[in-house]
Amino acid sequence: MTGTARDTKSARTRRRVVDAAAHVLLRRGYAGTRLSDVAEVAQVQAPAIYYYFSSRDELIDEAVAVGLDRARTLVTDALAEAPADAPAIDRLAIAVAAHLRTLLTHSDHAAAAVRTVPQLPEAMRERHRQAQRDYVAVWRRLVAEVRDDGDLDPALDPGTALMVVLGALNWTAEWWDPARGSLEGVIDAAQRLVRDGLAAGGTGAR
Amino acid sequence: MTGTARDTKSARTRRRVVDAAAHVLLRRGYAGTRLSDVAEVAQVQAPAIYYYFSSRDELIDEAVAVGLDRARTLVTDALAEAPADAPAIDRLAIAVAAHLRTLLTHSDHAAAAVRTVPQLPEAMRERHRQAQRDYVAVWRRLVAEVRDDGDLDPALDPGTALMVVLGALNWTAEWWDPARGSLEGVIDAAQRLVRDGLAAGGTGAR
DNA sequence: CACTTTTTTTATTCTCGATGAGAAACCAAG
DNA sequence: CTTGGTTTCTCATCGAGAATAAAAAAAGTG
Repeated sequence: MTGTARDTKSARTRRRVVDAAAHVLLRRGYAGTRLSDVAEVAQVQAPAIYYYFSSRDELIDEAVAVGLDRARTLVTDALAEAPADAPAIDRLAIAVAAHLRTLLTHSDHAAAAVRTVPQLPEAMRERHRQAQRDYVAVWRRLVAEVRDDGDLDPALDPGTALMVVLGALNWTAEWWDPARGSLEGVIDAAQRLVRDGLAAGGTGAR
Repeated sequence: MTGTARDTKSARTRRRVVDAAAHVLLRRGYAGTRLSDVAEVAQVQAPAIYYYFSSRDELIDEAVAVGLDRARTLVTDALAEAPADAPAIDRLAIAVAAHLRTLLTHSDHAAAAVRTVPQLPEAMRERHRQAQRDYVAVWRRLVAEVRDDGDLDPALDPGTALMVVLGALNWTAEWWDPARGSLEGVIDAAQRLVRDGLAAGGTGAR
């Protein structure tokens, strides 16, 4: 049927449509995503979308799924390239960089997914809960390792701290402007904040 | 005319409408905010809104403006109550707590403003840019004072670090669930991350 | 009871998702 | 290079629901 969709053909159109959906989703939010806008970005007539998707929700659903998957994959890949015996805190810094790079330059999908999930109608959010959990699980594991290395302030609740950190990362999509500051600058600041913020640190005794 | 609106009267209805708008805005986003829903929450018939506002956008505009103003005011007030000679880093922690409290429990308006601004149509966002800057300015000043106290890691760009921190705070609105964790817990984690994250710290030398 | 302020009822207009009837593009033989 | 078939997409338009306008009814005030 639709199946594995070997690339060629105009199943590339399909991808254009999904990409466009992510693009609009990222800027307008769930309710603000109009098919007419998606069509315009995808260079397609609006009803053409219905050749590939049977409803607006189905399209958005797929865009989000792709985004969540991509976010997880890119971070996981970056971690896989790091020496496995590196200190957990360094691996966490690598994840921070990968997440930011993905969000800010690599993928509208990932950014759209991350930022839009909270606005989705309950039924749809439910459908992505597992993917979300999978992604967060990667981070959770990292934080747990940091703790086992003794590099996590014992006064911090790991779960809460993680969410606060992920928030800092996710929100960058709202304000970062490639024209006004380098991506590396943001990554550097985020890494420092995370490293020192999580650490029991010199101030630990305090 | 409308003017200063001495309280009493049923210009309290007006406030109910704005409150309702913030309530809906927070949960549904800009495009998802329907006047019928606002009306329902405000206990009013939908067209009644037009007695006070000449369009949907004007209503939303005001709700956002109130929210931005409230966010700034509540943080400023909290700072005003702190001893003026307290170390800047402590004053920053106070601001963190105030911001989180406002966002998460005190004000639908503030939360709606913070979460919705990015989705607003450009023209409207433009109109609030100044208010946003005013709010950020309060934080900028705080961070500058922290730096002057020598409590800011010199390797951190103050502007970038500030945005990363504000992101962490703002994103809490997306995930924090009163049922699943205490507000104090979030505040505590955020304060620790900010204190240690910004500090040159023992780890500064690396 | 006149007169203004506020709110509801009723009607109009607009936007947007969706659909169905085909046109264009590609393709496989004849 | 036709012919017929399949895939891919466009045009025209419908219909629901939402924003707004207009008119009428309540409520409030002197």
